This record gives sequence, C-alpha cells and structure tokens, in this order.
Amino acid sequence: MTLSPNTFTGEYSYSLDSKGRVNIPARYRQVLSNDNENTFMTTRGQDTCVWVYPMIEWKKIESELRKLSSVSGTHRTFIRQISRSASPSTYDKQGRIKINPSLISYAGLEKEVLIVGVVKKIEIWNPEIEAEVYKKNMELDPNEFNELSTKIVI
Amino acid sequence: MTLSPNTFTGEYSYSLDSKGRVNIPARYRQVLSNDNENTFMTTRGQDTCVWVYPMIEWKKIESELRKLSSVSGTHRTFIRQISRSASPSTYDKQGRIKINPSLISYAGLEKEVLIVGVVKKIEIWNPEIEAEVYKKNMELDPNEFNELSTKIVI
DNA sequence: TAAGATAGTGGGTAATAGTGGGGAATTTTC
DNA sequence: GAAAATTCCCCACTATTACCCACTATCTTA
Repeated sequence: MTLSPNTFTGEYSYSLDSKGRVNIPARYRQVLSNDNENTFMTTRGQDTCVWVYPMIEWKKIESELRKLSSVSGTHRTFIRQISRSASPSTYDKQGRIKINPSLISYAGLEKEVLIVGVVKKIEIWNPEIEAEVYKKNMELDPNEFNELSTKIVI
Repeated sequence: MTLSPNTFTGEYSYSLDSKGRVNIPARYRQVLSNDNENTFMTTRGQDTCVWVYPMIEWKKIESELRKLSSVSGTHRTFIRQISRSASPSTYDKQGRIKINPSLISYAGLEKEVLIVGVVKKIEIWNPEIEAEVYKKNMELDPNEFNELSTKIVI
C-alpha cells in the first residue's frame, strides 16, 4: 500500500556496528520519497537520542530556523543545539547510514540500539536511556496527554 | 445492501496462528473502501487490546500528529508513544494481517482471539481479558454513561 | 440435499532484510 | 611524498518475511 511518504512509525531493535553504522529499517527506506536521494540528516535530539531527518524534511526545518531571529537567547541556543551537530549521511547498498562519533557519545549509544519512528523523523536511542526517559515522562502531567489524546486519537 | 464504508460492527472469534497472523473478518474486508489498498495500521489500544485502523482513518491521526511541534517535550513524548507501536500491515491472499510480537505481548494475545468492530476501527482482544475489562467497566461510575447520553442519541 | 463457492487455518519455500567484514580509494598526517 | 587512518563500496552469511499452495469448514444456490 502507498503509505504516506516520509512518514515513520513503529520501533525496531537494531545494532550499531564497529564502524558506526546502523541500518535504516527497510520499511522506512520504502516510504522515502525519491527527492531525498537516499540521504538523511543526523543531528542531536532534544532528548538524549539521535534525530534522523529525511533530507526533504530537514530542509523545511532549515528554513524555519532561518526565520527565527537570533535576538532571543533561547532561540540562539536552540538553533545552535540543532544545527552545530547536523551532518548528512547517505545510506549504503545494505541500507545503513553512518552516525558521527560525537552523536554516538551524545546519545550514549552502544551496540544495541532502539530505532523509533516518530512520524516526521527517526530517533535512535540507547534502549536503557529510552526506558528511563519513558518512565520519567509517564510521571509527568497526565492531563496534557489526556487532552491531546481526546483531540487526536479516535 | 451497501453498508457504510470503513465502518465495523459485530464480533468474531478467530485464531492467531504461530506466525502471528489473524484473519480480518470477510465482512470487514468487504466494507473497506479501495483507497485503503487492503492495508491497516495496527497499534496499542488505550485498553489492553490491539487497535486496527483502516489506513485512511489512520492517516487522519497521522496528519494531526504532524501538526504538533517537537519543541514541546510533552508533544514529543505524545508523538513517540502513539507512533512507536504503530505498524502497517497489508492483508494476504487469505485475508490475514500480521500482528507484531510486541503488540501480541502487550495485549496478552494467545491462540484464541476476540475481534470486535468498534465503528471506525477494529479491536483484537484476548477474550478473557476483554471479559474482565467489561465487568470492571460495568461496575464503574454510571454517571459517565448519563453524561454520554447527552452527547449521543441512540 | 448435493455441488459449487466462499471463508478460515496451517505450513513450505523463495525472496528480502540485517549483520559482519574485506579491500580499494581517498584523505590526513608527519 | 609516503605511511597511516579513514571512508566507501562490495561480497557473503544468516535470519526473517512474504508469498503461495493446500486442506477443511461453512455458506449459498439450484
């Protein structure tokens, strides 16, 4: 079926090899539109993980970032955080992209990694860290979630 | 008679086979509109069951999720929780879809499963769990039902 | 009620996906 | 400019998946 292009869902448990490569799940590659030219932008996530954007989606972010004035300190920090670590990566014949050493250490990645599709982008987690973050988030304000879910999930 | 498209009612008792496949009742397949291309999205239900959306219906949720900004931590968590368990499945020549191992274990599914049509989507239950949940819900606050009656007329 | 059509279940096999590693090409460093 | 390091491309192995076929039960129709 023609799934929505450049839209990622589901989670996968894959491995990061000794060369710093991770597989992009086949299903994700299949929904990538051609104009991405098999390329993703990898960058630091807002959470402790690596964010992987299809190139097309990244370009939208770039233009959003351009619009944000650098006047506000928060804005500057935000732009710096997301932009400084961004680096493109094209997947090889086997469907793997390379993750920078600096991103690997930022996200605390080890051999086993958790890949999560979060609609517009892909997250790469150390599964243990994700579990902690998950637990912490569940303790957070459930009202907001309820509100969101009554609006969105049917 | 022509039934409403993508509208599911009635319950069925089917079996989940050793490969994690369940049949979609023939009647449900018959009311599926063509633009679904025989594909469903399977996700974790709010209750202890698997939710199965016709693709068209899921895409509405997806587009709502796309509107949320990843700058908000709550939004990020919300998107992640909905999206991570979602995976598409096209039914085979025999009319079966595949249920992820993680969804099977979440919903506690065993060989015999209960399939319930809940209008916009389909639920897959372990029949024992469903019976418990049903019992518990009946004991719950009848006021909620009264409140519902102001919203919907049967 | 007999025969054909449709529906549900089980399992085998070819194709695909994921993982590891070798070696050529390229870049970096001294 | 040579040695070392890194990157990139390719091949090979294994596990998983998707597709196909077959059997039985049920429903439909004449």
